[in-house]
Amino acid sequence: MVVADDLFKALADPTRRTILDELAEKSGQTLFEICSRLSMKHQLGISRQAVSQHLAVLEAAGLVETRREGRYKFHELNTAPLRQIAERWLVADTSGPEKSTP
Amino acid sequence: MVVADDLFKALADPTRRTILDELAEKSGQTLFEICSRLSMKHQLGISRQAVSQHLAVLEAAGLVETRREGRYKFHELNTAPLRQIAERWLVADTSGPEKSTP
DNA sequence: ACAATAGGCAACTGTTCACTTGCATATCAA
DNA sequence: TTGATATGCAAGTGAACAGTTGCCTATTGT
Repeated sequence: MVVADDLFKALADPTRRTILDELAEKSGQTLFEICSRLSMKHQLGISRQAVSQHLAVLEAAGLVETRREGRYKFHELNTAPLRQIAERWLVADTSGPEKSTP
Repeated sequence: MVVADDLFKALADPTRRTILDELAEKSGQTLFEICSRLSMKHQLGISRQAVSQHLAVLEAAGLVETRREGRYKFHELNTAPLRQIAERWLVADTSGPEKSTP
């Protein structure tokens, strides 16, 4: 399991979450394709290097997996790490706030 | 819906996640009770003010709700905002466990 | 009233983070 | 090979963030 810290830190940035949205919509995009979509669809004026760094963070968190083909590197979304978020707090939720006095 | 940015930023800090764990285990704790548990159970040498600021961030994200009684302020966990995380990216994914919540 | 308890506000500090800039590497087409 | 494409690495900058420190307000018990 990828460390929880990497996962939550990766999700903390809005640009990275938009990248995840893009990869959810179309899997297997290259770095340049993601750059294009961010600037076209989302009006994000951001450099290629910045996107590359974001993808590295997402990959370290296990949210993005890559495969290399020649000079192209394709990126795919992996939602598996997201499940531990729900499992951490939603399971123990008995939904009844109990009253306590110190 | 609480802005997604507040939610993910709130979850980005390990101390705040530990506070959520504590509130999941025992609901309705006061600031001082949370401080005690963080230092006792988790060996977190952290000031009361720091915990107070963390709680404010968690409350802004909708993850913690508070009620005041005299000089006490009780904190309760609210896991509802966490569901939008799953709903954002896990919707098209069929490989995981079914969600049983209505 | 007085002191102790529970919490709040604001300024300051050191660190982390996102982004840029510049250069380098690797693959492919002519 | 030459040039164009696609990506990688690393140092530097400005802003955001976590935590501390100091002081203040409100409530409660004696």
